[in-house]
Amino acid sequence: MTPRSETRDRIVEEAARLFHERGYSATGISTILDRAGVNSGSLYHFFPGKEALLIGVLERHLAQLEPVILRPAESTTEDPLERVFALLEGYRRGLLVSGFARGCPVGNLSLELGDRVPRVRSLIDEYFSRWVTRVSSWLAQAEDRLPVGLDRNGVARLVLAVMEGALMQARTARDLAPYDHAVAQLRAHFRLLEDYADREIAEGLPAEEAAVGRPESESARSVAEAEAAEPSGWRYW
Amino acid sequence: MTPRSETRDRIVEEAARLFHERGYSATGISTILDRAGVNSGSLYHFFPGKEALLIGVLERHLAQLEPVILRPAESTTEDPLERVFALLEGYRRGLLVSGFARGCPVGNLSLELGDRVPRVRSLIDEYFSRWVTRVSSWLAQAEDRLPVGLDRNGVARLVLAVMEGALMQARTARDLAPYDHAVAQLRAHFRLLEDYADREIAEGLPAEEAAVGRPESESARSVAEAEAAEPSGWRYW
Amino acid sequence: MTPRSETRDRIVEEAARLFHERGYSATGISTILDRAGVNSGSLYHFFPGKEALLIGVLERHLAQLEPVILRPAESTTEDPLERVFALLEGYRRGLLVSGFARGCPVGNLSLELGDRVPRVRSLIDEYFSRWVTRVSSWLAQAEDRLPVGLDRNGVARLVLAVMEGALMQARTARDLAPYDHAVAQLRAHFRLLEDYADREIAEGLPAEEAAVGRPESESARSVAEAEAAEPSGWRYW
Amino acid sequence: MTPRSETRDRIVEEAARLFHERGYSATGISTILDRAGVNSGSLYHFFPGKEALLIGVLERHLAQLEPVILRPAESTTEDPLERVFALLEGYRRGLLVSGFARGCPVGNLSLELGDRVPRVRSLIDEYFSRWVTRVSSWLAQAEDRLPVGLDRNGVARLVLAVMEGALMQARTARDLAPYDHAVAQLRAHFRLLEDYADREIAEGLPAEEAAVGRPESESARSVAEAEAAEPSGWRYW
DNA sequence: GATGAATGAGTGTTCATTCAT
DNA sequence: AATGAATGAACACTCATTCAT
Repeated sequence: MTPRSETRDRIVEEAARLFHERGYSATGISTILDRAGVNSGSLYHFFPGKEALLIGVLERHLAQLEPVILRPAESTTEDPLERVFALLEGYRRGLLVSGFARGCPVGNLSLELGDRVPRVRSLIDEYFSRWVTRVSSWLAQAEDRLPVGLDRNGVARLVLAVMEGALMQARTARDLAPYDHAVAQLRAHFRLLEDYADREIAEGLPAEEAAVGRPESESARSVAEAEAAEPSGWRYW
Repeated sequence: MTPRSETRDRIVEEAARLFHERGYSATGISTILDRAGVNSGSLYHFFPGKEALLIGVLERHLAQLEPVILRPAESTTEDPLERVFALLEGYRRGLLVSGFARGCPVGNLSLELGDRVPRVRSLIDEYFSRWVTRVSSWLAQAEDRLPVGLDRNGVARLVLAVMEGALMQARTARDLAPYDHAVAQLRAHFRLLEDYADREIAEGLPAEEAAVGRPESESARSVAEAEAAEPSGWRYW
Repeated sequence: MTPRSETRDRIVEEAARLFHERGYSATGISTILDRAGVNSGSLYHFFPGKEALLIGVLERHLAQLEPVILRPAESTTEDPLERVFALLEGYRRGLLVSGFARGCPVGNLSLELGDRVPRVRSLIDEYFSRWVTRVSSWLAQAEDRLPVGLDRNGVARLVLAVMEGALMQARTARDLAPYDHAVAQLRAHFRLLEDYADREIAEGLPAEEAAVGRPESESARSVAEAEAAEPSGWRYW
Repeated sequence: MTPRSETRDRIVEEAARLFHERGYSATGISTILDRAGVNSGSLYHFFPGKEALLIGVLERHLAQLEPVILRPAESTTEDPLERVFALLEGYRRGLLVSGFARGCPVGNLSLELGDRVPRVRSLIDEYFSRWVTRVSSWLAQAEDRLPVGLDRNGVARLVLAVMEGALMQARTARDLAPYDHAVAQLRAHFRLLEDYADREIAEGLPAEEAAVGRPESESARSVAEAEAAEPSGWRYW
């Protein structure tokens, strides 16, 4: 279905690197071509245009999510909660070895391209979804160490948010400290959740409060009506 | 120092909007000119080039941080911890009213421009620093409700990370749910911190563990040597 | 309304010459630019694109039709019918002096571009209409020498057709003979019409047959139904 | 001499269609390839280049002139003069069924390519010559109904000119009326010629005037000297 | 005879910028 | 301060063509 060739792979690989480091708009086709050692017509043999190349790049990121990002984190430790932090450590190292040039490639493209190209948006969305789903599955594996009824998907969304938002700060600061501090706070949160779960059992904390950290009401927060809504404050649990 | 004029302001304002929605590279000078109803010579009268205009835009964002972002959140409530969530609610509304087109203008530029232009990097860095400092000051106002020795700056970095990372997800998903879930988890974290502080007093929790959520050792994590370091795992507190 | 400048005029003039001699598609923007001694950006200051330049060229042809094509033919002679042949002589000379490179600029573009670009089509259509209208007005001036009820517009359409079709043949043959022969036959037709008119008066030729050379029935020849129609043959008058 | 194959035929056929509808320059090789369901290597197996393909297309038109254009007109009627109008009716129908997209394929190419490629020019010239020769032969068959000494070749050139020039007008107008009017005038001319022939016999019209509709003097009109010549006026017959 | 990847000059167009008025 | 014409390098992309398999 998707045509394969060594040339095509080289193009996608260089495009991925450049889109990551410089952004999509700031990367010229000719630069990609130079780096890949390919000449202009060849790119258009494989891709109808730059946008299609971007889609090829995102498909590559999607294909590499499992083997390059998730599995290595998983194989670092048996402890499912530690896998979360192994994952975050991986991004930290990426920042470090690239001299703060690379963060999360998909995160960067996400903000640059927003929701302008539907296929691009949906690929990024799927990337994030798979990432979150996997983190969520680790949380499920540690189910008995976490509060009953914990919004595991919400926690996974939080982890992704912290990773993306903390990488952004570290890159701008050219200093890992903001990343490390934010991740340390996330770890504190995990520890507090574990403590809470301990006391749930030991002290019989109320069951009905167990839906830890869910938004107040999803339906009440629909896009349509929320525009008029006042910031109503958020219940704790 | 900075020359003022109505024309200059119009240029900066339109550039800010366009850089936010489309990104810096993807925004052409001519588009800015059209929108501002100004012609090219005028722009170059005020700014030596596009990069200087970007700097003007970032200076504007910096100038507006206090009156447009922080003060409104602050005036929403007297409760300092609620101010954090009022701030996050502000960004949520921005996403909503723009149909997911706008998130945090500085966050977007941060990822796109990375650390390529020093002056740009330092302005973004200052923007984040001021944001974090203010949130940190709110935490200080709630000092007695939070754990002794809490890394308030780290918590503020976490809040900023969650905001940026959760906006990214919501924009990509074209759905506020990821944002709401991540923010709800952040609120859970705050509530757990408050609980911990309560029990610190009531139960005499150990003082030396009070440096809640700090990275193991900052100096040990310097850019230079960390490159070789193994992910050593993170202590909780 | 239409911006004017010497540069713009030079561009249009060179484009007109090149479109005429080589055709629209075969003429590269860069060739026009070279000839006009202008550089690429300048063209786009005046025209949004190549197609708009073509429209500018056609507007120029339209503006020149009267002073360059029609008036000179008219001032050659007082005899209205001779003006028709003076007009045809003008095209003949154009072919000759250009070594068969140029025929009718608008005719060439007409066939090349067909009806693909509406604005182009309508400008060409107007060009032909004005040409035909003027020739028709000369026929009206010679009203008493021509048959009563002559389809003057039809005769003018015939003259235009002969001019265009005969130029085509002469250009291909690199020989004026086909043009001269076709024009001589057209002159024969005119002489026969004058003879007929003479005899109409002298011999009282029937009035009701006077609608000389009209298509059988216009309504019967509408696009919709004609598709199915058999070649039914044409009545004479 | 010319290699034959089904693939080659498909290429030529699609190229013919596309050159006719879009023109030679505006038709890309890749479009032809797509339509013919063939890939680039195959085309270059049969033709050394695009120009050779054009020549193949013109050879095809030449080969089809007899069976597709002339013979059908001929078989419509026994009356030789009616055959002329049957021929013109054929082009009319082509315009109609294609929604004004197609006129005379060779006429279009003639104007676009002019006299730039010698082999192309000579093929088009031959196409026109054969067309004219055949029409001229029909006129010869009706010799006794036409004036003595009629320039039959000139009349045939006129017929071709009217066809090409009237198609051009109809296509531009997206209306058959200009074509119908011009053809009706041509029919009027034929009827007048027949009338003249009648009277030649009955009334003994002067023999020396019989060279109906010839250019004044062919030698005097040679390309070389004509450039300087004044429009000297044209004798009638 | 067919395939489709590769070539690189050329296309029309946009870019940020300059400058005379 | 403002105008808008001019500049020319760079952009994404298409072209006709070649060639190894």
